[in-house]
Amino acid sequence: MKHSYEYPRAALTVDIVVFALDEDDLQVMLIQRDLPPFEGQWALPGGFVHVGETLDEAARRELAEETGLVDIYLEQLYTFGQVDRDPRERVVTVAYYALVNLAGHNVRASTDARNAAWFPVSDLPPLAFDHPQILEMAHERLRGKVRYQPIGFELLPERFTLRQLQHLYEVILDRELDKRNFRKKVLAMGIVKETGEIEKDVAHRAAQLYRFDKRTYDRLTKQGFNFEI
Amino acid sequence: MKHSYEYPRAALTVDIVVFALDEDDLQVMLIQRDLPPFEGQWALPGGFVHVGETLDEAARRELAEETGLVDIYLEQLYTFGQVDRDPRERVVTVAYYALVNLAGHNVRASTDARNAAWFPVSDLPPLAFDHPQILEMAHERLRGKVRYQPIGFELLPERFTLRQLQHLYEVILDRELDKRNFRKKVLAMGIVKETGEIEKDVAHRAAQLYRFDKRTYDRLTKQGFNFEI
DNA sequence: TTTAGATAGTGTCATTATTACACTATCTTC
DNA sequence: GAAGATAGTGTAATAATGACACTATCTAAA
Repeated sequence: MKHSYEYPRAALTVDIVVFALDEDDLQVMLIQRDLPPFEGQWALPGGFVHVGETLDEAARRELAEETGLVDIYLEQLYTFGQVDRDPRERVVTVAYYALVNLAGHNVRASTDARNAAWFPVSDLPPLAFDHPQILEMAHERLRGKVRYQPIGFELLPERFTLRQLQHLYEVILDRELDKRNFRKKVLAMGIVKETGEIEKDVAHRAAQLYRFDKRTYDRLTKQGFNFEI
Repeated sequence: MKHSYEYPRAALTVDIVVFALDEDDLQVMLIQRDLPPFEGQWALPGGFVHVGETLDEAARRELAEETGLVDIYLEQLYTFGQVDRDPRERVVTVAYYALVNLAGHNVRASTDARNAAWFPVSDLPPLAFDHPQILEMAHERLRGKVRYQPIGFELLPERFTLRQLQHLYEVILDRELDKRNFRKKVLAMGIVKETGEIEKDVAHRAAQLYRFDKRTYDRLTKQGFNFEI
């Protein structure tokens, strides 16, 4: 108890909504709390912001500590400041969302005696604090943003089939897309390139593998091109 | 010096970018600082978040205290947490932006010995702290959002001409729009209604006055309608 | 009172984008 | 070699966008 201030101060935390995609669902990573309040309940990964680090740094540090995830897509979402959102004291949290491809990262299932697990967004357990609200806003932001920014690729491996890409949009936007129109549109944009490789170990005709070409995307964007699915 | 904590804590503030529209320009309200640091320089209105109020409440309170503006459109923008953004100590600020119609509100020119004034966004004075960055992000957000949400109406009086509405979009989007296509599009949406009244005291043929019909907008939105200019 | 100046208000056509829709090809497994 | 699964492809109707110019009405100044 050594740090004193003239006026009371809120504690400042970060919380991160980590999205990933499996065969069927959009998934979110949750952590089982090992301390009160809400002991034993599931919650978003997160923790206190240190006084010497930026908010982004705090989010990345907590993510690494609690889930082992590093170098992933991370973006600030919204800051939640309801007065009673934490029963102990005033805590303001800066929420982030992150996108990760399941194949490319080793996610620690458990760290610091905490239990981490993926849940489909359509079937979540009860969550601590105002985390349902945070998660809902993150989901909405993802749905909105994925159509206008090429962030969906963050949820796929570096090389992916057009079927995987279409599936991603179908899951996130929650509607079916026409295969021919989708392929026409994506290829016409010119920002995914064939790698020359094909799928392996599938029980059907193997598809071409594509990659997102960020250089071309950046060049076109400078010329006024607007990504849209 | 009575409030003590185990770990050092950042101070938490709100800052607000208030936009308004005059004949020619998008304007921003700034306040001349009367205390160090940056004494005498212009800055965004804002101040410390009290421990018993939400972030939105803090933003509205500061806005009322410093500019006299009440009951205006206000939305959270982003939270800025660079470690050295305030030379005194660690200060994290939750930035908001607000939209106001100049005709409908009395803006105090001066309060608390502070000097408040409007500046065109295209010709700003040097600003304190990281306020240039905050203002830039607010401007970008406004440009992006105005096309997909009917927030532009917040910058106009309740009754407005289609010319005023078009002018608003031309100023914010910084490009000319075709008069006939603009009117066609806006009227086809069905969310602005004729009031039956016409402009007064103009040195030319008087235009119809319209109003934004929020009820119709809400109804259409529920049915899947998407506003877009 | 006439005229100049300013803005209101209106429709069409060409171009582009979107949508709906079905079959053959290729590979694996049984 | 047949069944099952997904890859990969084109066209035509419909809808949305964008370019474009004139007459009408009002005020103010000559």
